[in-house]
Amino acid sequence: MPEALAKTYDPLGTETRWQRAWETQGAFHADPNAAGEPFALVIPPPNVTGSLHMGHAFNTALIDTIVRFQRLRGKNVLCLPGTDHASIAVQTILEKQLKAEGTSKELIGREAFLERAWAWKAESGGTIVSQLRRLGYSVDWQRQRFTLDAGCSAAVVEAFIRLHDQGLIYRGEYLVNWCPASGSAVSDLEVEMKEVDGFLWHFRYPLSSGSGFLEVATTRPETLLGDTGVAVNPNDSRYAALVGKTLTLPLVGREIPIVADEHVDPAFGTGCVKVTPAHDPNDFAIGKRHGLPLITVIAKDGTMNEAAAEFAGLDRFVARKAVVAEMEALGFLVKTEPYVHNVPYSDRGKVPVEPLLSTQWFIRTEPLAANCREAFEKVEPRFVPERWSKVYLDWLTNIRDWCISRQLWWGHRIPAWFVISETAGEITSNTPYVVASDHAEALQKAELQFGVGVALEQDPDVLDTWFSSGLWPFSTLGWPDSAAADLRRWYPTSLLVTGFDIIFFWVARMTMLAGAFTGQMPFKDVYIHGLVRDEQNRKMSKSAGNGIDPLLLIERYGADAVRFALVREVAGAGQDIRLDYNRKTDSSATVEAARNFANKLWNATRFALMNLDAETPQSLGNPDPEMLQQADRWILSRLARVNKESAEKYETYGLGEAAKVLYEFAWNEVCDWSIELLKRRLQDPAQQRTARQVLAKVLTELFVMLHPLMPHLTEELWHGLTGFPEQKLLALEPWPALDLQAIDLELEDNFAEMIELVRVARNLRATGGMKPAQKVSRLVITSARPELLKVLKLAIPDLAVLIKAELVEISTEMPEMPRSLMGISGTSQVQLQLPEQDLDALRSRLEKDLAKAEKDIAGLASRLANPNFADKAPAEVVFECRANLREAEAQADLARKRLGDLG
RNA sequence: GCCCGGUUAGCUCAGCGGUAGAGCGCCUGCCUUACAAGCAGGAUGUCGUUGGUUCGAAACCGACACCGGGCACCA
Repeated sequence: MPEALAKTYDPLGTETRWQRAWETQGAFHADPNAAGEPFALVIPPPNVTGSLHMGHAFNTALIDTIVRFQRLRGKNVLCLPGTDHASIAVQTILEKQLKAEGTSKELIGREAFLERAWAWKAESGGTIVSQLRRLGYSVDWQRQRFTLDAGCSAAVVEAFIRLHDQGLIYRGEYLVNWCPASGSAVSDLEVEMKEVDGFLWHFRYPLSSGSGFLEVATTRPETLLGDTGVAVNPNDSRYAALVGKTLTLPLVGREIPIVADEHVDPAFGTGCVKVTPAHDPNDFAIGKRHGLPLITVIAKDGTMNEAAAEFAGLDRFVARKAVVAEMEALGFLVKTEPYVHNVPYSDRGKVPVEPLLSTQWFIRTEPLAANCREAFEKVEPRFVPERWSKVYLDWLTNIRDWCISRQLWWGHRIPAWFVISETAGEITSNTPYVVASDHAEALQKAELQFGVGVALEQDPDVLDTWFSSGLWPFSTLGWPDSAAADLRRWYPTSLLVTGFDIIFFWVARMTMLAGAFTGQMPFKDVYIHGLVRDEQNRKMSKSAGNGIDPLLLIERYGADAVRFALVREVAGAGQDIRLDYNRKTDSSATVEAARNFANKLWNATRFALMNLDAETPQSLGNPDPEMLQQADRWILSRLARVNKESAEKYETYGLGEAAKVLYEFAWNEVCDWSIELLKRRLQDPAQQRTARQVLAKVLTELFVMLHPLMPHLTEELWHGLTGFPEQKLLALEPWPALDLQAIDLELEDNFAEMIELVRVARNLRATGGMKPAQKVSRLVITSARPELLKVLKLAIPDLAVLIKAELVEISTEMPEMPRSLMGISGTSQVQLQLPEQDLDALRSRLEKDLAKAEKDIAGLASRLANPNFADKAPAEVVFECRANLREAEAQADLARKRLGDLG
């Protein structure tokens, strides 16, 4: 903390200074041999191409808050960072670059391409990591991992081999989601259905017998060329006689059978469906049931292939128009109707996916999902909020096999070698292969099986990035080496924190693979959070152009303010959060409020330093219980309760509530009341020491409790107060001991009432038109409650200051002060003598009180008038209601009497 | 079609059975020696609609409406 204290907190220098201190000291480097209960969390690895967006900032803020809390609680914490290699995204960027240079990956070759990829990763791959540092992430940077690093890659190979040996990975020719833009298969999850305005074309297919036509409808006329049948519902009497007959496919001339299949809805359209098994998943199923041939007419680049005859070479969408035109010309087009339907799009490529027959590698997911479902019965992992567990379970229950091969170069190359000597040097869907960890081992295996002299070629494809991400919680801890120290100490991990949007992509894949390889669920808890939305409730994303750059906000308000704002917004369970942002002024009211809070704490500390006179919390020590004043006992009671409450909230992922509890305590109790009440005593030599001790204790402990939310600021202020060297870190301090003895709920109640009375008195001053500096000549508070009277009497000197009164009296009897202002709070009355009399103010005040009292009386009386209420409501509720009614009546009487006195 | 959320003050959201809360914004007055990024005071709501349960509903149950999301998908 600088010597000359600025009036406002400047976060920028402070934050980077502490980030450097934490890192150079290796403060968050985890030691498997250290003491403490283990607490481990692996961060969701951001995409290596990425740069920080609000989603990352949000996820980071939540994780770091929890992790720092657990560290303060004495856990042996491992928080492990890293990035993933993002096959498709990176490859897309690189291919774009190559294209701009007039070349291509094929021209430069695989080796050169990968060199470029690594060079590119080295250059831009660190961006997001440095941005995460700027948030103050307390991760173990020494353990930073990358999905393509040696350890993770070895884990991938091992995982593939084991799954394959267990028969859980297979290779085969199936209809897959083909993305023509990236030239690769993608998984079901990478396909997004989009509503599209299209057409439904009705065509006539002539019966081979020449005795008429069947009418079919399609949204994809170009697939007509690959039709191998037409299906009708078996119970559809209209077509029953035709089943088994054949049609002559227009444009192609192929004879195709009419088959009966349950899938067909007789009520939709004409009840006849053209079947293109090689280009539609439903048709594929129908074709399989009826033994229809598969004819592929679209190539991998999205153009029509040679089987499309005259249409060969045309793009599939150009061919669509050409087919329609041709059909129309030949008189086969019945009609064209506008039609809104869902089209599968590739998430990455942003183009319609082409269902394509292709030989790929798959994971047989059902046995893996079964493990997860079994664990689910035992609430492993536990989802917070619980409702997401249903989403997770539903997916695992209706799971489909996972296509894991990608026709890309950047990624984990599939550890399978084809014995090409067995298939004339070609790789076909029937080429035998061996799975091995390297070429030498593959050769050994192959020679054993096929004899010496075999020719091998490794599968050119790579694995889905999520395959390696799925191993993340254990591959990063040393798996498959089961003796690895990190794995033994920290696996299974304690917690996963991620967004609901990747429950299937990532969470479920991790649980499936962990179940298979470690026999355990990879984490005990899964804390699912929402997405960050903009002020119009749109999901923030780069492509939508509505993202807010967290770094801009950090520069403007500080990382702590951004973190605090994000966490504070998250009180609702797993709900999306909305972050306001004014694009014109580049400002956010939410973050600004958090920045103001930081400044408030800064100034409270400034005040303390001005009054501690070079003393520190350590030199002052704990206050002598005998010396404590009631205001001290009050704030220490509050401190103890906030200690308990905030810890409970942090512990149960109620982070937004923890933030609110601490915010309100710090601002509304410590700053507004405790510090105000300490001011007088800090000047009084007899009470100074105790006052200093209380102030130092409250602030020091508050900073520890707030540290998970605002790590830099609290580190700075804590050092400012304690004077500890930079080598001693708040981040590694223990959470303050909970002093249950300090809790005094009765005092808290009475104190709260006293505060309320001060408010009433101040309100009277204001309604009486008093100037801020003017003093009240006489203030009388009357109450019938002895405990409250005791508290008030002890507080007379404070009340005089807080209300600016010359004379304060506390009494059980109401004195005659007919021309005074009177206010009521609970069972107490406040009377205040103004220096000058303002009868109008007096009257309007009394009228207001009377109206309020009468309203209360009406409500309470009607409740009590209901005989069922007294019978059925709990006794204490009825009792309270009666007491309130009596009070309200007394108040009304009093107000009426006073009004009468005024005339 | 199936499944989840949400609907409370101008805005963002707490509250989840005992007579409506916070922050921001707004109004009034204050540069009161920690803080104008502040202090003091104030105004503001048929708690989406509609039935029901209950002595009592913003809260529990049922319908409906609207907003958001996920899954599946019929050519």
